[in-house]
Amino acid sequence: MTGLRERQKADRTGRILDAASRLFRAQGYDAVRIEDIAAAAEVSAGTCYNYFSTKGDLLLAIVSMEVEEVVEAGRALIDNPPASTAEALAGLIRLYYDHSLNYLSKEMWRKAMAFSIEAPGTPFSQRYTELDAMLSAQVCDLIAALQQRGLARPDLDPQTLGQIVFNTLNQMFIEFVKAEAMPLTALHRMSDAQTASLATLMRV
Amino acid sequence: MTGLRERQKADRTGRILDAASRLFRAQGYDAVRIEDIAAAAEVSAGTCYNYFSTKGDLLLAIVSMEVEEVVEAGRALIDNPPASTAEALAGLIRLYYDHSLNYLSKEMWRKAMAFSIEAPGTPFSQRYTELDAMLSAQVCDLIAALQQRGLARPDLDPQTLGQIVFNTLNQMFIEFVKAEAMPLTALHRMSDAQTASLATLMRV
DNA sequence: AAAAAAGATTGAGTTCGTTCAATTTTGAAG
DNA sequence: CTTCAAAATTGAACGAACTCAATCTTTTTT
Repeated sequence: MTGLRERQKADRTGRILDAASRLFRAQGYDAVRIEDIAAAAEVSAGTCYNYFSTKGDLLLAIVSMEVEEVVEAGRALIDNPPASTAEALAGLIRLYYDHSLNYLSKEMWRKAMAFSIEAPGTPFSQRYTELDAMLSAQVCDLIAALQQRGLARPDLDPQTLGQIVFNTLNQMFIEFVKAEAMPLTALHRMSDAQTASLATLMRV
Repeated sequence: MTGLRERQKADRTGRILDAASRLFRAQGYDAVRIEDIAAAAEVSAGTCYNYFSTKGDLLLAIVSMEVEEVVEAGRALIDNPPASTAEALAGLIRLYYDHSLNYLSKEMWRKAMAFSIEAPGTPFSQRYTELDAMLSAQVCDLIAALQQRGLARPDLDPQTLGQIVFNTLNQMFIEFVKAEAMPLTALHRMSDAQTASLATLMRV
């Protein structure tokens, strides 16, 4: 049976995350003060720090929830992958990219990525790094599956190749969020070109 | 003929950069206040902001000088590359990695990379991005040179492949600076493994 | 050479993330 | 039900990055 303390804790965590998520997206990460979040969540500023070690870590908690969703969606796609190598890879990558701006702004992504490099030891920074590793692993899994179906050169190490693909898509995503004016379609174009090259490389 | 004002400007810029560089490395980026840098450079805090838009941009100015050196060194190596594909690539990558901690600490790299993602529009953030592109171009050039000597599959686009190699080495470098305890030798090991795989992929 | 304009420096002031000692709330024991 | 300890909340205080109006220095003009 859950005690009052536990329930309140979960409730407050939720309120803080909700408030921060909404405010960050509406006003921008920098424009939102911890006090604003606290006020919207009906707690004090100090309490926010009881739940999240820094403002950056709070952001990463929000971003991590988003990435968790993407990992789930990716799992579904990998369980029955498209017929061709190029389609399968492109499909997975599109899935990642198209989710990215559902709940998060480019600014939020920039700040989140920056924070995860700058402060790799905080709880949600570690979580975020873990999730990144999961995405990378998914790409590896997909390539391994394609190999088993004879759709990719069997002499390539799926692990290595998967990491290469993931690094590439990750790097393009960074370029995308760094360029505020760049539309999602441009990211698709860049990605399709690179993916085509990589698919050629993988061809039996 | 250079006027007094110009000379003073150059002198102050140099003093600020020197002081910041020394202090960041000795005490850590976060531990150093702008006032400390100002005092060591014999100017006021306000003057620092006349020369560098933010503390992060000042750091990126310092890091950019380091990367400029690496670009120079890389140029020299590319002008007469080693005999084999694997040696050539590994040599260039080692050059990049081994320079990295000469004047900069891991913390400085983390902060610099973070800042360049977070604030891509500042003067030195743009400069840093440019320099990164130069490094990437060097890798592309090296691969193109190897191809011309018949040391790599001629059907591969050197541009694409170079970017892939650069992304990979960049990603490994990020992992390296994120892990404070990881020694340079471990980075070499990681890198050698990946490079070997990539060299296999490129083999004629 | 004096005066005016342009450019640079300064440091006190503002803002916001973060900390912490005091207080309040919750859960357990008697 | 009362008492006590543990846990959580609070908001005032602190520190550091950054701003800006006043001042000073260099250059240009007359």
